[in-house]
Amino acid sequence: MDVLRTLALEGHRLTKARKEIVNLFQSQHKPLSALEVKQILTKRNVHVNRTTVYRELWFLKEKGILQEISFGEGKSRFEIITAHCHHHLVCNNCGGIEDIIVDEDSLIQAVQKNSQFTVERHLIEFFGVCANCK
Amino acid sequence: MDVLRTLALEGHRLTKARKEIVNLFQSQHKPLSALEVKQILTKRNVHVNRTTVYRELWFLKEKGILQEISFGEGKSRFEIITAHCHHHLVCNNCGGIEDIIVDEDSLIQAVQKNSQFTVERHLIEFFGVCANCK
DNA sequence: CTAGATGCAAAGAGTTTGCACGAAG
DNA sequence: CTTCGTGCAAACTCTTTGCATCTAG
Repeated sequence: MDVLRTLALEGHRLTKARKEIVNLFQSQHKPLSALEVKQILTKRNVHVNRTTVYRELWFLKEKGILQEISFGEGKSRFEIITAHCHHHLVCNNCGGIEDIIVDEDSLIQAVQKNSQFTVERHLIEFFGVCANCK
Repeated sequence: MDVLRTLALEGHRLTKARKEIVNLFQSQHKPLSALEVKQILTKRNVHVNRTTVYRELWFLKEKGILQEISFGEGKSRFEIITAHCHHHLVCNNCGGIEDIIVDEDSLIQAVQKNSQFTVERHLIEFFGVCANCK
């Protein structure tokens, strides 16, 4: 379904910032930080306030459209939620990011079995050198 | 071997801050943020500057005594490096942290096989509800 | 119109840097 | 003594909040 249409039907306004940010994440399946979002929009001559970007990312996360992830850089990244849960390979050299599907279910099952712990959320990311940079 | 003795033999000074911080991480096998380290020391009447804590954590990391980890909170945590690589179960309710050994080698092998990517570092952490809080 | 969204300024965490002073060896 | 480590102040990044203003519907 169309994300923007759905939001409109729920009574949310389709402002310039909202439309541009949703478009950005839909066209570029890559985890972006708040300030990266702002920079990309600025390059496209869309001038949106820092605060607005943060609020919009929070809004889209609440709506289940974006998810927040972390590469341990001291800042949050966001990406559009896709049907299948995936993780990332981050190249230490060029900064490129590849998606990867990981069989994490068996891993989580094992963790829960060994620990009496109910896992609700997890963080799995890999850092190294990509094929191009080798 | 004794960490402090080793550092001394390498020509590093055994200052109050250094001794207290090494002791703290040796007695408490738990990931701590820089400011948590400072708070604990203050409670013990050891007054160390914020900057000194950051510099000491960086130093101990460079020395291979501590490792930096992230729970995606927007800040770094540090813990003493133990013989076996482990990960954590962080309770969303009580904030408690349990160590867990994960069979990540097979996971990393699979990732590398599927991607032409050489994995150098990874981030694997779990969040949920611990046995006590259930 | 009017609630929802925005911009601006300020503030708050976490972290780093430069520089002069202090203390371990 | 001399070099390594410390404290302090300032600055920097990322993020949040309050409030007045604007605008999509």
